[in-house]
Amino acid sequence: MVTFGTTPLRFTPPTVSASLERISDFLATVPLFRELDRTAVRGFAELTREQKFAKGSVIVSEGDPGDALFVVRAGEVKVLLIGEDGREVILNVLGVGDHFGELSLIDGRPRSAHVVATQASGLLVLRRADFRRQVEESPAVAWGLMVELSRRLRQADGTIGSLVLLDVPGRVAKVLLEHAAPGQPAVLVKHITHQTMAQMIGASRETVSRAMAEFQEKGLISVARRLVTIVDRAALEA
Amino acid sequence: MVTFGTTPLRFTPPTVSASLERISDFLATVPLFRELDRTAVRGFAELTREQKFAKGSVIVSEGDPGDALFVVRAGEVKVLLIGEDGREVILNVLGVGDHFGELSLIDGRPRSAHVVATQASGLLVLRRADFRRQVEESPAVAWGLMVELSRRLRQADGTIGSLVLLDVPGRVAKVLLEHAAPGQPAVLVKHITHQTMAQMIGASRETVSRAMAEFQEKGLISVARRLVTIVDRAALEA
DNA sequence: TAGTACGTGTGATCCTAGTCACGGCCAGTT
DNA sequence: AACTGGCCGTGACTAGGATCACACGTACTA
Repeated sequence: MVTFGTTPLRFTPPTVSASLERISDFLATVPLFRELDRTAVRGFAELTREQKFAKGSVIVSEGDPGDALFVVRAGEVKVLLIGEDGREVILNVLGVGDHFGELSLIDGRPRSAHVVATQASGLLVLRRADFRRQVEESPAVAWGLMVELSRRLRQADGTIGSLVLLDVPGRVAKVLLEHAAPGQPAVLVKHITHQTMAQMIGASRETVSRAMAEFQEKGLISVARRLVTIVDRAALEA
Repeated sequence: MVTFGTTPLRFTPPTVSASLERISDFLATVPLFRELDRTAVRGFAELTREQKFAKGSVIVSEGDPGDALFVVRAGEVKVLLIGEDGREVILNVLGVGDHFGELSLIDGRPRSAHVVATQASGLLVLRRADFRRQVEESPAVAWGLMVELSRRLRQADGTIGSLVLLDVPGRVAKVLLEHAAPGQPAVLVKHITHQTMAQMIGASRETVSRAMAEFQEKGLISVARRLVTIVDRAALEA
């Protein structure tokens, strides 16, 4: 520990305050809280505690009563449903800055899906009572939350449309385009396994493999060392 | 017109005020506004104008800029997407008391789907500026809106799950159960054509027909004069 | 550098559900 | 009562994609 100058230091538990500062800084980057001023963000940061999850661990389970909102601070999680037969549908993959769990918090109903850590992750946890009070006190957060719910609803409706209207190659193309960096040729922002893609679009791993192979043959994409590059964006869209 | 007693009547434009009263009464029954007190509801009612749509007419089109919220006061509308090839997916069927169009109003993005009147309908229209102001002034409406968006998001995720995890008979069963009155035997609250069902679950009209025939053979449902009755709820769920 | 686990490529086969093609059945209309 | 248009039932055929089976590649880990 280091002390500066000659001013006597007031007592401030160093680790907590430092961590609070870090958390505030982090929360300020999350879209939900972006509109808030410094002190309001700090208000949320104070209500928060961090929790670690190992890769593969279950964070919430469908049907559980839920009274917490989670913000991903590090790592990655997947939101998924599991069918009678054990097959999984991945509704969403969330990374740093994303949040989940607000539905149960808003309507008080049980959790609508499972959430599992796909990597070792650190999550900020915010409990119900605190959350609702804070939301009602800051219309900016309320509006931000509505914007976020709207975004997800649009996305979900789009997914429904794809599932019904597109064949598997079409859905694969859509996922690729959604994960591509802007520009052309564009690289995928991160690697997605065929298995994961399959679970996102409701197809089998093999069929996804074949679709990808077909795209390569046609020169629409190229794959080098697991890294996918979009070569012909327009053709993929068709 | 009738006058009561001897008290001189203050001037109140009769038709407008009467209609405003009717609209307030109606809005008070809509979940979104249910939490509000009388005068707040009236505030919303004043911002409203009613618009009639003939059966089959298009109310909003996907991609349009949208700056209005609609509340169904009479009739019925369907929310749908249309694929490249003209095939339709029905995302939702809305009746009296339901509302739509809030997404564009919240996030300012284009309309996410088409909305078409399936019956002659009367809709209350609320324009953006008015709406946002009113929402920010009444946290109850903001919260109600979030609850409604949550409900839809759960529903949409459930639909995605069904599309991926269930076969066509399974999805047909799910729609039947969702539209059944409580109790057993239970009658469907309204008739849905096979064609409509097919578009709701992403299947062909013929396959829906066959699934329904199969359910009848197995004694799970019975159909008399187009009226469907759920005979064996438990079996239908499996 | 071998070992091991996970991801991928590809063929063969089967089956669910889409498509096409009709014929029959209500229900409202004139 | 005949007409007409919207629903519904069903057979025959086809195809997209699931499943099964297995070999190969790639990438950590010891």
